[in-house]
Amino acid sequence: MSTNAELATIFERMAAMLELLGEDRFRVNAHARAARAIEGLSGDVAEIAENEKALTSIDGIGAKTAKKIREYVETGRVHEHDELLAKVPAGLLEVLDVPGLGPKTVRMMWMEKGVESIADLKRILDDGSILELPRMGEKTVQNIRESLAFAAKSSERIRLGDALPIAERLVARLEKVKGVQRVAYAGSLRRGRETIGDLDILVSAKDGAAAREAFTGMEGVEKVLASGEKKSSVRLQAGKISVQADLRVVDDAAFGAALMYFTGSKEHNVRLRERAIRMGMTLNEYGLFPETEGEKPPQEQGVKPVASRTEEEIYEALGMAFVPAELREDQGEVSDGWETPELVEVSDVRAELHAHTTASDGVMSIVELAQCAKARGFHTIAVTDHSKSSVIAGGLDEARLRKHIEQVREANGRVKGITILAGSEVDIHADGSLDYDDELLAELDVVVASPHAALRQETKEATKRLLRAVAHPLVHVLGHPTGRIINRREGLQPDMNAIAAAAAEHGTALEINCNHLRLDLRDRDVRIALEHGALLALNCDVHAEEDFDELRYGVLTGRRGGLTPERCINTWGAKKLHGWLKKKRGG
DNA sequence: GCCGTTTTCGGCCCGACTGTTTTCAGTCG
Ligand SMILES: Nc1nc2c(ncn2[C@H]2C[C@H](O)[C@@H](COP(=O)(O)OP(=O)(O)OP(=O)(O)O)O2)c(=O)[nH]1
Ligand SMILES: [Mg+2]
Ligand SMILES: [Mg+2]
Ligand SMILES: [Zn+2]
Repeated sequence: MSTNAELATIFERMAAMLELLGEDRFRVNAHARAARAIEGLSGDVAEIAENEKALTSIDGIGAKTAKKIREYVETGRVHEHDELLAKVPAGLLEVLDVPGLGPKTVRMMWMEKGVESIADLKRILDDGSILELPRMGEKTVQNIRESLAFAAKSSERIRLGDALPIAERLVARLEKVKGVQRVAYAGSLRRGRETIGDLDILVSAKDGAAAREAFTGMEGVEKVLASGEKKSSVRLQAGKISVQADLRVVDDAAFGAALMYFTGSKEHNVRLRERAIRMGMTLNEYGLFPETEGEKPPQEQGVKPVASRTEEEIYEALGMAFVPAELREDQGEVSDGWETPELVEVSDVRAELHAHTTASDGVMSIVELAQCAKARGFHTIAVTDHSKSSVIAGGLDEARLRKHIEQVREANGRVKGITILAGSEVDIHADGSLDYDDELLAELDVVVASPHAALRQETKEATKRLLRAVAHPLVHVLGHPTGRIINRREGLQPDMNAIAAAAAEHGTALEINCNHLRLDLRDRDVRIALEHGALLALNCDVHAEEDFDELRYGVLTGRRGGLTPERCINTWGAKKLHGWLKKKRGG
């Protein structure tokens, strides 16, 4: 784990433990915010900590937190964290993770019943002594039982690529309900996070009850977790995937405000609401309102909102530039002077530079592949089958590759309206050397170099390995740089700042592999790459026709990292792209 | 613990649903 991740975890845990000790909730929040701030840094916190002012200039990090960070960098410990660990039983944090159990209840169980772990919780459930606690009745006990049983089964976040199609089906379903006006998915899904915790769906309707009934009665609903006039939650089974879905129902006039609220992130919302307060207004999911007297919230006082119909109006009324959903992560976008970047879009992409054919592990011929790419309006498709050491994937030895190159040239002559490039996805060996010699690589129009094996290397080794590939004069693109598989394999954890700097120096593009299992580079690494001035490649790693549709996941990832079309080689026109490729061929 | 379009002290986002309560605390979004 990186120092950043370690420190973020420490502050996160400190927040939880302070909460269990009954500490002031604003102090608790401050620790949680510090954790987020550290987590969001693109640079190494240990390096930043060398500069006295640099740490405290980060929003959410003050003098006290900075001191703790420096203590950790110097000694490997945060003594206040150690002190908390001595006070709060480790197992209690797991009890806090049980849905429905919050800090107040868990603290009560701990103090009154000596609960220090999930096992202890089960004990007081079984012997009935849990009922002796205040505000604890039969229903609550039953809910805790069910939460425990369900949490044991699964609590993993769902991959974006698995969640988005399910959400789209839900949206289509709800759009058909009578009285429903507009439907949109929101939450982390709309922000394009690589994994999502639940499906958040917003509906505007003349008849809210109909929307609610349709939602809770939908096919696949296993359990209705809550259902009121304005929001409902269910647990859904969709194929093998079990996921929570939240529905929010609002008046159509408040759709923009509600979409803004429900898209989040939570931290972005809080920053916006604080900004509204400073400007003498109130922001909630019903709109941006002028300051009002009275106890009741403005929407219940019949106060006319300053803005509520669209997100654009609300950002404008807050004196801000519009923030694309992917950037609503409280990473500085709510500050004065922030400007909307022109982020890359799916329709900008006009070339695929990473695709396999039946020569290795693809299912299409060269011509079929080219026709698919052409149908998508691409001007260029690169055929990049696997290299010889990728045995399971049917990698090509030198002789087969030479023949394959000839076949690509021949197909390129035959298929009009698209350029078919001869390439390879050449394996990067554990030591950073490539799977073909330079003479052969020089014959290829495009070389994507990717790691496939030895993905558990230490950071130092992994960095050295990838740096060697990036600096190779014949390599155009570093493919799926870490080799991670979301929720399954961590992959390499190289020093991304070093890789990005080298990529910029050598004019090598870093791939965002769009496959939803990979999304590699990930969002944060895209940002690091751009900060160093590197180019990015949005590649679908096509094996079959439907893989072209993975593009949107990569685009979302790129957008989260701030990717603009200029920095993404797949958006360039044919001439510019081909010229760039030839620069590494002495042209 | 952090921070400043009115503040270097005194605020800190705001609302829906549930279960247990007899008026609202707790949890979650
Ligand atoms: N203002 C405000 N909005 C919140 C709060 N919690 C959640 N929201 C909003 C923003 C979230 O993006 C949105 C959906 O909540 P979720 O818990 O589903 O979070 P989100 O989808 O961002 O992440 P997830 O992947 O589901 O864990 O609701 C909160 O405490 N305050
Ligand atoms: Mg969500
Ligand atoms: Mg949710
Ligand atoms: Zn590939």
